[in-house]
Amino acid sequence: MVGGHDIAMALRAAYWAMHREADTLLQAYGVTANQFVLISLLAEGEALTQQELVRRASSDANTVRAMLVRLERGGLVLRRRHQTDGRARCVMLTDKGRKTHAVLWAKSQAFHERLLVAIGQDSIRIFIQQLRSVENMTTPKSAPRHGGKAACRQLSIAQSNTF
Amino acid sequence: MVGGHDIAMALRAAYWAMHREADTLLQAYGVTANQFVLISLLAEGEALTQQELVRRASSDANTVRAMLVRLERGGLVLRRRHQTDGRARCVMLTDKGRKTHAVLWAKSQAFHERLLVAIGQDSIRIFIQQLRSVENMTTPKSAPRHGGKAACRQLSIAQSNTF
DNA sequence: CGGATCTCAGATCAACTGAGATAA
DNA sequence: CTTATCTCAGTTCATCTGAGATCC
Repeated sequence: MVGGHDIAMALRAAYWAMHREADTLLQAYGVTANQFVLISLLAEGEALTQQELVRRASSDANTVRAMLVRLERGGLVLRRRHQTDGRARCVMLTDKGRKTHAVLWAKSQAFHERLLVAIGQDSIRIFIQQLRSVENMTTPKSAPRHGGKAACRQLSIAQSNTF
Repeated sequence: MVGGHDIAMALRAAYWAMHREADTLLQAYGVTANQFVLISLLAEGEALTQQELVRRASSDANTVRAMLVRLERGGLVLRRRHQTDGRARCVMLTDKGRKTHAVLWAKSQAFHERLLVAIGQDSIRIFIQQLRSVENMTTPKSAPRHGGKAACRQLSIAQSNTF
C-alpha cells in the first residue's frame, strides 16, 4: 500500500539528491545551491524587495537577510533603500553578480536537461502542478496587502544605467 | 516555456512547505521532522545499521550519527555493536521510542491524507516514480558490496525480549 | 594491504526565535 | 495605534570535511 508517508519520503529523497547535485556543481564557483536560487530570482530582470525574495524562494526573512549579507560581501548583490517605502530594501545583482549568474546558468544546462528527461517532457506541467498542490496544502501564510512594492522599478532603471 | 529550473524551484517549494508543516506538527512532541524520518525507518520492524539508515534517509553518515546521539540522549533509540561486524552499529527503538512513534504516526494521519489528496489517488504511483527518477538522475553513490548486514536480525530478537 | 564503518573535532550554512528600530 | 519590513543577537539543527580508530 502506498500512503502519504511514501510521498513524503520520496519527495524528501528527490529534493536532497537534487540539492546535493546542485551544490556539487556550483561549489567550484563559491556559490551554494541556496544562494543560486536567490541569484536566479534576481536575474529575472527586476530588482526585488527582500520580502518578495522570501516569498519566491520559499524561505524566511532572517535566512534571506543572512544570505544576502554574504552575497553582498562577495560583491554579487546590492541592497538599497526603497525609494517610496523606507522600510523596504531593494535587492539587485551587481555587474559581477549578473556575469556570475550567466556562467552558473550555462553550467547548469546539463543539470536542467537531466531533470526534464527524468520527469518526461509530456508530464512536466502536471508534475509541477502536483508539486504546487503540495506546497499549497500547508497552512496558508498571510499575504501582504499591497501590490506594487514587490518589484522596485525605479531602481531597476537606475541599475540599467550602471552599464 | 517550462524548463528544468522550474522543476527544481517547484520541487524546492514543495519540499520546504511540507517540511515546515511537519516540523510545526511535531514540535509539540519535541521531535523534528528529520528525526521523525529516522524514527519511522526504525519503526518498520528491524534494527538497522547506521549505514543503512544513511541510505534510506537520503542523508549523510555524520549527520545521522549526530541525530542518533540526540535521539539516544532523549531515550528514544538504542545503539549496540553489531554481533558479527565490529565496525557496525545496530540502531533500534526503545520502548519509549516505539510509543512515541505510535503517537506521532497517529498525529500525522491528517497530514498524510492531505498529501494523498494533493497528488490525487490515481497519480500517486506515477508521481513517486517521477520523484525516484529525479533521485537517481544524480551521480550514483557506490553501494556497499555485502548484503546481510543492513538489518540486525539477532538484535531485533533481543529487542523483542525487552517486552 | 585496501575498503568499510563508525567516531570525533571543527566549520559553515541555514532555519528559527524573539526583541527592537523605523516607517507606512 | 497597528501593521509591515527589515535588523540584530543568539540558538539549534543539519550538513559537510577531514582525520583517525577499528574492524573485515
